[in-house]
Amino acid sequence: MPELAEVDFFRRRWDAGLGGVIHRVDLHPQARVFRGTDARLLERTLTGATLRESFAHGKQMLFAASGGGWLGVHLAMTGDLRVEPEDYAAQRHDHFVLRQPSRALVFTDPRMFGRIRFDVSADGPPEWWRRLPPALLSDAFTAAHVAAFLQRRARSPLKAVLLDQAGFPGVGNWMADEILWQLGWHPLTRTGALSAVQARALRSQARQVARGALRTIGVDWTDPPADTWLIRHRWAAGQHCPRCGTELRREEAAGRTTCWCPACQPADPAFMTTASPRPVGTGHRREKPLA
DNA sequence: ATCTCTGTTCACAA
DNA sequence: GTTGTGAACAGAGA
Repeated sequence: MPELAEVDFFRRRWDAGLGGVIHRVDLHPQARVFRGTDARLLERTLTGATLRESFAHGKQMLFAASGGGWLGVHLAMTGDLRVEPEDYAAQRHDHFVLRQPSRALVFTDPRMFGRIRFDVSADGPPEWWRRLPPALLSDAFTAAHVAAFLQRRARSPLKAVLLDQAGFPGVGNWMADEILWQLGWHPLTRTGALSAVQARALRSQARQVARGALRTIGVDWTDPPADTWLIRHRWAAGQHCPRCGTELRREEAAGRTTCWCPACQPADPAFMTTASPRPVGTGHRREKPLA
């Protein structure tokens, strides 16, 4: 479900539990969402601890607890954080519940693509958190940093590069489409074709989309303005560009469903990658295995 | 029954 | 080393 702004919205939900003691932790250590994590240590350490602080960085979240516990949460595609009453009974896809005297903090993820991490450290956030690349709205997300990343991915299409969490942490499928639509650039433009000026424009537009999303979705889940943003129009086939009225295209690019306006984002053959978009929803059927 | 999906990671090919 | 592809993960909803 979530990208940068949605992640921040979910983080704020759990902020209801900051300053509160955790008197019980409900989890199944074998659940896939705990892969690579010592769930027993998590359970032991957080029971009786107080939730102190929360952080979001791109699609990653980190919750700090008393006693040196650092709880990492990644929601992937279908993860969700909720707050429920203290007597809430966990449902089928609730994999992790932090019980406090007056509420239950619930992690839900039907497909279990998401992941819970846990570290104990008195010296600040765990290594994996400190190694995260510069956040879009941080001072470290400089033009030079972006230029270097774009150079490294010069042969890839812009869509793929925007989805790369090592360069644009927090940007997901809809944000990538939004950034490209607002710039008027085709998703399959070769990244190496950008001029220095265009590279700065890309950085600036990515930051603007992040800021706008955080102001709306990140605060109360409302959509950004539908007449100047693509997001409201990109989900289904047959929608029209809010800028020019042309029917939007929806095809697979860089392995993901991609929506763009063929009029506002024309393909310039001189600057395209060789990859060609594939139609979505027209029955690409897998070969049936030989019985 | 069939296909889609706001994500990531791996193996493999070029 | 980089890039593209497809599969895998696993379920709900159209």
